[in-house]
Amino acid sequence: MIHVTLPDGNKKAFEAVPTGKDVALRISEGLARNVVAMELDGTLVDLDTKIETDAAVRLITPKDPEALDVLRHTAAHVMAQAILRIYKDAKLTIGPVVEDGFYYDIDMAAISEDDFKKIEEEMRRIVKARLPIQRREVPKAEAMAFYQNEPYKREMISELADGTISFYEQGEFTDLCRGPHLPNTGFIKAFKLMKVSGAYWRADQSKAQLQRIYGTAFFDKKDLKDYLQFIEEAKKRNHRKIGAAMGLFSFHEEAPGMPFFHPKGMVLWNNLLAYWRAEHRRAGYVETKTPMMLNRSLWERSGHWENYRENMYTSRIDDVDYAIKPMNCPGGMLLFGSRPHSYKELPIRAAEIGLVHRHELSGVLNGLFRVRAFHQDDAHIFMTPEQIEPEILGVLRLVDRVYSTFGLSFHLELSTRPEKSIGTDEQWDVATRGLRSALDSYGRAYKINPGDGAFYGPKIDIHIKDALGRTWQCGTVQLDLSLPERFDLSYTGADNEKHRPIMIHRVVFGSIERFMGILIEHFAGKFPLWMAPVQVALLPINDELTTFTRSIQETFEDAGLTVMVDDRTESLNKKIREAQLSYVPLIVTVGNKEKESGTLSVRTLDGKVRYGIAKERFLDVVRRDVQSRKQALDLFDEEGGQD
RNA sequence: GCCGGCGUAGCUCACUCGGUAGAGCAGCUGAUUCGUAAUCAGCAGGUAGGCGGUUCAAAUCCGCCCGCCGGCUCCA
Repeated sequence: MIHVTLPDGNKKAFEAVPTGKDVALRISEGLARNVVAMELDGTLVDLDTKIETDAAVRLITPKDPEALDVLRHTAAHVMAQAILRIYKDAKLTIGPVVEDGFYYDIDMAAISEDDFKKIEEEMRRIVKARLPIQRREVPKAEAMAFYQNEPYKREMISELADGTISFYEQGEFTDLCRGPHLPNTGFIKAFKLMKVSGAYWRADQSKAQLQRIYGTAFFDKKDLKDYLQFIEEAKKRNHRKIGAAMGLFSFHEEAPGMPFFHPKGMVLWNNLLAYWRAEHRRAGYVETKTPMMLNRSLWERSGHWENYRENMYTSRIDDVDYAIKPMNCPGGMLLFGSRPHSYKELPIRAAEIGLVHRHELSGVLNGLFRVRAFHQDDAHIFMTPEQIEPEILGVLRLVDRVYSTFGLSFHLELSTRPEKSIGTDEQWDVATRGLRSALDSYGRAYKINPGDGAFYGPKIDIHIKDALGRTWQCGTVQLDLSLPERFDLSYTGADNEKHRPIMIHRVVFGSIERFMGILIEHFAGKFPLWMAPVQVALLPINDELTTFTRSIQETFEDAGLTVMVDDRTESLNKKIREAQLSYVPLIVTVGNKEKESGTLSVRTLDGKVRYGIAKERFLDVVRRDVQSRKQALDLFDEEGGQD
C-alpha cells in the first residue's frame, strides 16, 4: 500500500505503485488530462515517475510557475530534434531554460534567422505528432558508448557521477538530460524561435564556436502573443529612439560609448539632479568634487593600477603616468584624509556626482545603459561600527523615497562574503551583521546571495522594476573594509585613540546616464511634469498673436516653468501634432479668445482639452504639481469646468 | 574583444541580373494666417560609413578598418 499526501493534506492510498498520472486520475479526469509534471517530496520530476514509497505529491499543471520551465525544457529538445533532422551533422551541447524561454548551444555551420522558418516547421511536425517522452537511466559506460561521436556530450558525461545519468527520448531523438519533461511533445501549444548568436563551448574563447539558438514557448497561444507584444512595446520605448526623437542626447563615432547631451537632455538632467540634491540635503549629505585625473601612485595605492588597468584611460604627462578615474572612491579617500577627524563629526556623508570613464569592451556598449563615460551619484559615508545599522537604514529610506517618486518599485538583495576576500572574520561579521539588522529593521523582505559580495566587503543591491515589469540593478550599498586600510584613514575616538572608520559606498541612481535611459523607457518619453524637458508648449494660432504669446511665455518662465513657443508660420494642427509627438505635457493654444478673456486653453498628452482656465489658477495648479512631483497631471481633477 | 546582422540625404526608407541614386518627412524660399494630431508650391540636400581590390563599369562582388544593433551571466 502506498500513501500519497496531497498539498491540501488529503491522503490517497494505492494498492499498486502509482505514477503521478495515477494520482491525478484518482482526483479527476480533467486534471489527468492537464497535469504535466509533479513535485515528489519537494523535487520536480516527470509525471510518469513511479511513487515507490509513501510520499508528498503536488501535481503540476500549466497554471503552476514551474510548469513553464518544464515546457520550455521540452521545447528545447523539440528544437534540437528538428535541427538534427535538418542539419545531419550538427552536434548538440547544452540546452537550458532561461528567463524568457530557452536556448540550445549547437556545434553547426552558422545559421541566421532566415533559417528559423524551416526549423519551426519541423518543430511543429514534432509537436503535432504528440511524441511520448520517456526517461531512461543508464550506467556511465553505456552512456559513453551511446555518444561515440559526440565529444561535447562525452565531456559532460565524464564529469557526472555514475548512476546519475539519464536520457530522455522522444521519437527518434535521444538527449542526455536531467529532466523533468512533459509527458509528450503535444503540450507545447505555442513556441517561437527568437534569435541566434555565437557562444563558446564552456564560455571559453579558445574553444569551439557554437550556434546559440534562442526560443520561447508557452502553454497557450495567447501567452506567446502577449509576450511578443511586450517585446514590441519594449522596442517602441527604446530610449535611443525616444532620446533622438526628443532631442535629448546623441552618440558620435568620435567618442563611442560617450553620450552627448543636448539642451533638452540637459534640462531633464538638471531636473533630476535638483531633485537628487534636495533629497540628499534633507538626508544630511554634503557634496564634494574630486579631480577626474589622478596620478599612478594614487591608483597603485587603491589597487586599481594592478587590478583594473585594462579598463582605465591612461596617459603619460611630464614623465608621470596618469589615469582618468574609473571610480570616485580613491579621490574621496584623499579628501577624508586631508585633515584629522573627531568621532564627534561622524558620520560624514560625502556625496559626489562623479564623472568616471571605463574602457568597456566595444561589444557591450548599449545606448545609455552601458557607456564608457558616465556620472555616478556616489557618496562615501564614514562612520563608527555602531553607526553601520542606522546609516544603512538611512540609505535604504533615501532610496525608497527617490524610487517611489518615479513610481518604480524595488526589491533588495544582500550579498555576503565571497571565497576570495580580504579582511578578518570579525570585520566581515560586524559588517554583515550591520547590513542584516538594517535590512531587518527596515522591514521589507530581502533575498540573500551567499558568497556574492565584493572581495572588499558585503553589499546590498537594489533592483528596481519599471513600467513593463523589467528589472534593473541601479542602487547599491557596499561596505568597504579595504580602502580605509589602504589609505590609512582614521578618526580620534572618545578614548583619545585613533580608530579606523567604517566606510560605505552607495549610489541611488547608480549611473545617471543609465537611470535616465531607464526613466525614458519607464515613462515611454512621457515624463511627469516636474521632469519634462519642455513643460509647456505655447502655440499662437496666427502670427499676429506672437507678441502676446511671448508675454505669456515670460509670465510662465518667471513662475519657473520651461516653456517653448512655436511661432512658426504653420497650421495650428501641425504645431499641436509636433508638440504632442515630442511629449510636451501641457500644450497651450493662444488665440484671440484667450487674448480677450485672459484665460488659457490647455491640451494634455492624453488628448483632453480644457478651455477657459484662468491664467493664475493654471499656474497655481501647475506649480503645485511640479512641487509635489506628481506622476500625473492634476489639472483635470480640478473643479471649475470642463470646456 | 569574440560571433551574427546592419551602415544609402538630418530622419524613415527605396534603387529587379553590377551600368556612377530616388521618395516622404525635416531644412530653405514663397503663398496661405489657420481653434486642437501633418496647408500648398518651388528649391536645395548624398564622395552610398572609411580605405583598398576585382571589373570597361561598384551603393551592388571581395578584403581590411570604423561605427551601430543582438548575443557572448543562466550550463544535461
